[in-house]
Amino acid sequence: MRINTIKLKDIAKALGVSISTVSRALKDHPDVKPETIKAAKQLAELLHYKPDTNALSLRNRKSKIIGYITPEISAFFFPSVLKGIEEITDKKGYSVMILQSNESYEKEVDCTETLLANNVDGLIISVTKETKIFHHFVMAKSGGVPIVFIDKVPTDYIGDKISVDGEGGTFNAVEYLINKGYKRIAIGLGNPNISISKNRLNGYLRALNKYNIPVNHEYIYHSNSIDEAEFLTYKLLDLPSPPDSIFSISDQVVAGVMIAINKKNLKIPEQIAVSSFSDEPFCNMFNPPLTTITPLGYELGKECAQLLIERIESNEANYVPVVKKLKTELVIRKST
Amino acid sequence: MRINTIKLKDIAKALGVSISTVSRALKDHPDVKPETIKAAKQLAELLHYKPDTNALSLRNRKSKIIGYITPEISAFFFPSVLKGIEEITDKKGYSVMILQSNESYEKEVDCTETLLANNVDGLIISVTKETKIFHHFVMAKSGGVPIVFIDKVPTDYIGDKISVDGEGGTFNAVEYLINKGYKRIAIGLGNPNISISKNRLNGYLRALNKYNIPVNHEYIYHSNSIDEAEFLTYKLLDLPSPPDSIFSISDQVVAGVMIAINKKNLKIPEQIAVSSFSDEPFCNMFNPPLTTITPLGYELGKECAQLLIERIESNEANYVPVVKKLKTELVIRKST
DNA sequence: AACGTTCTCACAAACGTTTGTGGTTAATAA
DNA sequence: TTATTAACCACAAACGTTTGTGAGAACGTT
Repeated sequence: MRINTIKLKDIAKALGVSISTVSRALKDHPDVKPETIKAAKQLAELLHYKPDTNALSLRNRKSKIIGYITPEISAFFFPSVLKGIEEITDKKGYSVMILQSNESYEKEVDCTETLLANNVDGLIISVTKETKIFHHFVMAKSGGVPIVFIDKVPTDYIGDKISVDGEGGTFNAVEYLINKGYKRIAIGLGNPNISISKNRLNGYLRALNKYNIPVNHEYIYHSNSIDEAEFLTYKLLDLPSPPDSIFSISDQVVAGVMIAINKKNLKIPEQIAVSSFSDEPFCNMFNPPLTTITPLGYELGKECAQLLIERIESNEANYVPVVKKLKTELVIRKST
Repeated sequence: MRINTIKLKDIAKALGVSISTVSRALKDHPDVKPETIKAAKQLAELLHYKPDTNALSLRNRKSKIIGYITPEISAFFFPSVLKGIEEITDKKGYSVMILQSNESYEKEVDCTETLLANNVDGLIISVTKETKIFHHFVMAKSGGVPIVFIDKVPTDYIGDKISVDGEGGTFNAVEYLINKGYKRIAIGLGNPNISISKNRLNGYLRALNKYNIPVNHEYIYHSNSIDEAEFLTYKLLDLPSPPDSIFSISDQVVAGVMIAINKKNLKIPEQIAVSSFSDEPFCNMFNPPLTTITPLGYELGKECAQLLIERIESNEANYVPVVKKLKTELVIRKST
């Protein structure tokens, strides 16, 4: 196994010097004769020498690996976030290890421990809906492994958090619908306990409140899967006074909403308006294209990775946490 | 850094035995007294001991990490493939490291070297469009690191390859369109040089041939991005004799096609039929839902991971390569 | 009483690095 | 000539494991 990867020893033998000299040569150490340096570098280049990262990791106590724990590898938000992360980590010479918590607290703890055992230098985490105890985060942090929370950030834990300003974004979108003349605005949310849902609900309520529109609790619904969202949308549309517009906040939810509306053969936006807190490019693909809030997954991923690497590379343990909410923009398309 | 993770040494000290004894105790080695075994295990459990994977990796020459190189982290096929991979690797105790080659040959070589330096136990690779030289694969393989190619598999390199039966799938879909009465069937392909495009083109041609429908080369087009597909679709629709149906084979392409059709306000399937080699769940979300070929990303990911782990764990270097094309199924929806 | 077993454990080497320390050679200074 | 210094390098330890080897105790066997 791994027979013929080339090692410092090989270069040393070829050059007739010791391993340590080669090691120093490759780092331009002044103790090494210029010719030796040149020879070592040439040979290393020629043989495609790359230091064994495990050995480095053992020795230096840093792995150049970043762990990323996500509740789910989904087709929606996740890829753009990952792409953003990868872009930065690649540039800075880090690799990413992705683990899925499947929305389970236990699994999240387990993933954290696995990544710590892998000596990751830092963690990017989207927490599960269940996460209420933060012992695993404390462990990581006190072990010198910084964490940046992304998107689904824990409310009751102090730390670096980068998420999307769901409250403001929702407010803007709902306000826009109101100004367009829509009055019966439904909102489809995810799990009611997580901060994302709460924030967006607040934005929704604030907008209604500003324009003195009474809140109809039948218009507020929660779902965690495409199927559930589809089912609830049917119920919504069958109401005696159905909504004239639906604002659905998660990609999962909007998928279900669209399926239901399509099956019912309703015209958008004449019979019902749809808008979403959703991801490019698929919002563009609908007929008509959906009005959405700018997708921020990519930005989010980039910012997180950037911040995390800063945390890793400045060895300060007691930093002031960054809590940032990326501002969204409303992209108006034909669906409203 | 990584100050307080717990090590064999800590357990050994607490128990007043040597490190090696603890190591053996945790593996139920017969040389260790049952009480010592029990005590060691209890303490390990209590302290959440997990062996340092870097040390393990150094010592055992296996890392329990699988490298996955993809040309692009896209919102389409990629997430389902990854999900399939993760499901298997998680079950078998492996972690996944994902690197993006950005469709660049050089980057692919670089990714391969990086992963090898990380001592990955195996590789899952979707090759770039540029990949014509396979030295990096030979290196990996001769270093004892098995590779399973997925989806975009290299034609001229012998090895394990798992992909989708694009030829058969396309044939079935085109045949279905023909039987539905469509005569002017356009096909949107990706890069003409890669095997995926070639296979699917063959399926298309075979179907036309079977029903004696002449081939119109204006109906065959290639694109590599959503934007390009959109642009080419406009051109297609503006033809003197535009197609009455479009079969677009990649998710990227269908996205562009849909955008163009929507902007032109064409009715599906009355004015034009659309079908796709595409991924759940977004095909369901369109109005009307798209007829597609079953999405196989998830299956593909699972099969690959499974095969790769078999390769890793049976230490045979000279195995007979598996070349497998997953059969597709046509899912008929309202778009055709 | 001497010896062989068996049980239980400790020691040491190795995986591939980095880096502190110390040694050899040659050149320079006294 | 001898001492000092610089230049160049090798040795060894350490990171956390696993595992071959061998050692000491306890026991039974002759």
